Amino acid sequence: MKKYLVTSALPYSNGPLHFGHIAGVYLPADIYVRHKRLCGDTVAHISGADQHGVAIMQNAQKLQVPYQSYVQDWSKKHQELFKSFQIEFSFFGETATEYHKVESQKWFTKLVEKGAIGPKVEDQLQCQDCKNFLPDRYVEGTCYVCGYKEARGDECPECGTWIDPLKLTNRVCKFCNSQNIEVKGSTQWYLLLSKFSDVFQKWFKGKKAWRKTVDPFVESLAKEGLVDRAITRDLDWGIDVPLAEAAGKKMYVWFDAPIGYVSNTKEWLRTTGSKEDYLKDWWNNSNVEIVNFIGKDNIIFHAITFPMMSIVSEFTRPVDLLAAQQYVNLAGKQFSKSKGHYVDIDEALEKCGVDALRYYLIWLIPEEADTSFTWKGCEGKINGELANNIGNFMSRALKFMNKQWVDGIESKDFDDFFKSPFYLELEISLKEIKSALDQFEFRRSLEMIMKLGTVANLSFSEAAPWALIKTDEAATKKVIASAALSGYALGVLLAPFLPGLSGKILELYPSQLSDEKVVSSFYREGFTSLAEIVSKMKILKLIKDPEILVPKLDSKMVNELEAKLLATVVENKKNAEKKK
RNA sequence: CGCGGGGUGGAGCAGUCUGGUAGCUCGUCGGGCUCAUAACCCGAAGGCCGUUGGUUCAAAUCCAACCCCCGCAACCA
Repeated sequence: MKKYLVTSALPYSNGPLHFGHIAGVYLPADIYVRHKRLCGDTVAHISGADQHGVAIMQNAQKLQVPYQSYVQDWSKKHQELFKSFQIEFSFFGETATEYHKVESQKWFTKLVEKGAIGPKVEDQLQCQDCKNFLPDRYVEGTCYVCGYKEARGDECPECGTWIDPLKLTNRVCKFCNSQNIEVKGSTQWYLLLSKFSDVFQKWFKGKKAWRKTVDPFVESLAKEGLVDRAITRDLDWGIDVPLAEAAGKKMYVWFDAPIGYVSNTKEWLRTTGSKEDYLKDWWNNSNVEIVNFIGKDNIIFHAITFPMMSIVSEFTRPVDLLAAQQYVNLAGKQFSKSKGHYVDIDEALEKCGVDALRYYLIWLIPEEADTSFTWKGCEGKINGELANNIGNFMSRALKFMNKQWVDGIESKDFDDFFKSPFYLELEISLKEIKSALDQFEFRRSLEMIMKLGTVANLSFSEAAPWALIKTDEAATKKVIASAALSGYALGVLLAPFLPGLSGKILELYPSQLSDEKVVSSFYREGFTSLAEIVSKMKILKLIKDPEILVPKLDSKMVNELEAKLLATVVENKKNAEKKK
C-alpha cells in the first residue's frame, strides 16, 4: 500500500475546455487514480482553477464582467464538464481565494529569505493610454527582420523570428489599440534560478526517468543555463506581493499557479476534517509519490521552475513522476475557437455518450506524439471496437444464458472457466495491463483488455453453444458459464478506464460479485479466488438481461459532422493563403 | 545550422532503447456461422519501414548526411 499525490494541471478559467485538455491531462490522471485505488493504494487527486493572469483580465474587461465572477463562472463550467466525463478529484479548488493567497505569500516570503527572489530593473513597454505594462503577447508591431506588419511581441508569425518587443516599430497595445507606447524602466522581482543551476542538475540527474518527450527537452534547456524570470507584474488582478517595497505589484500567474496544488491539498484536508498535515503527511513525506499530469506546454514550469521553488523553499519535495502528454489536434490542426476549428465537447458527449467518448479519447491520449481527433476515427473506434467487441460479446453470451436457464447456472458448471483460453490469457495479461498503467501507457493497457474481448468472442464462436445445445445441454452450460465469467472479468478490468460501462456490466451480476471490495480484490490479486466465491453462491443467476451496453454512432450523422469539420479546415487553409 | 516530436501496406498506430522471417486495429475481397448490437469466426490481397550512404553474416532497428510534416515550449492544454 502506497500513498500517491496526483495533480492535474490547473485549467485556466478563461474559456471552454476541449478534447486536448481532457485526453491530455484529466482523463489519463483519472484512469491512473482509479487504477491505483483499485490496487488498494491511498490516492489524493488534486486540481483546481487557475484564475489569475493577463489573458483573463483582457477577456473579463471585454465582457465588462468583474474578474472574480468571470473566473468563477468558468471554473464552475469546467467542473460540470469533469463531472459529465466521470473525472473525479479529491479536491478541486480555486486560486482566487484567501487560502491560496496565504499559501502563495508564504512561499514568496520564504524564497526571498532563501535568496531565490530578488529585484531587478528592466526596460518594459508601457501603454500611456491604458497604463498597462505590456506582456510580449500584448504588443504588436512591424517585424524588424521581415517587415511583416502584425508581428507579435514574442514571435513573428511570418518569418518565425523570436522578437525583442523593444525593437518593434509602429507598436500597438493589444489591450486598448493605442499606439501611445513608451519604454519605461520598471522594477520587478525575479526568481533567481541561475543561482541554483547546481542544485537543479543534482536533482535532475538523480530523479527517475520521464518520457523521452520530456527529459531531452529539459536537458537542452538546462544546458543553456537556467534563466532568471520576472515573477511580479504591475497589474490590478492577482495576489499581492508580500513586500512593503513592492506595494501594488501582483505575483505572476505562473508563480502562484503550481502552488495551487499545495494550497488545494491543504484546503482539501481542512474541509474534510482530516487530522493529516498537508506538508508532513503529503507534500513533504518521502513515502508519498508525487505525480503531475500536464500538457507539453507546461513542461518548463513542472520540470524546472516549480521543482526549484520546492527544493529551495524546502516546503515540499519536487515531483517524482512527470506524466506530460503531447497535443491532441483536430483533424491534424490545433484547436482554435476563433477560427471555428472547434468541436463542441458537450455536443460530442451527447452524441457519443461518456463511455464511448472516453474510449476514443483514451486511444487519443498523446503519450509520445501528437494525435488527431476526427469523427470518422471516433466512429471506427466506438462502433468497430467497443460496441462490436465488448458490447456485443456481453449481449450474445448473457442473453443466451438468460434465455436458456432463467434460474441461473449451478456453481459446479463454472469450473471450466479456469481452464478456458480466456482465463489463461487473463492470468498472463492482468499483470501487464496494470504495469502498463503504472508507466502511463494507457493505450497499450486498454489494447490488452480489448485483446481479451477478442479471445472471449473467439472461444464462444469455436464452442458454438447455439449448435451444441441441440445435442449436449450439460456441455453448453459450461461454455456459457465460462463466457459469463469472462464478461465479468472484462467488467472488472474496464473499471479504471470506463467506470460507467464497467458499472453497467458489473451490475448485471449478483451483489457477491459486484461488491466494490470484491472487484478491487480481483483487480489487485487476480481471479483465483473467483471459484470460491461462485461455489459459495451455489447458483449464479444474472440480475437482468443486458441492454445495449454500447450504442453505436449513426454513420450518417458521423459523415455530416466529419464533412462540417473538414470544411472549416479547407476554409482556414484558404484564409491563410490569402493572408500571405 | 533555434528547439522538440513525427515520417512503417488505403486509414490510424505498434515495433526502434536490447539488430535476426514486418505486426495490430479499421477498411477491401472471398468464405463460414446465425447466439448476438448487419454482429462474430476463418482465409486472402496489399509494404523496397521518408531519401541516400555507412557499419554488420544480418538494419525499420545502430552511425552519418539530407528531405518532408506538426508544434512553439519559460506570457496560448
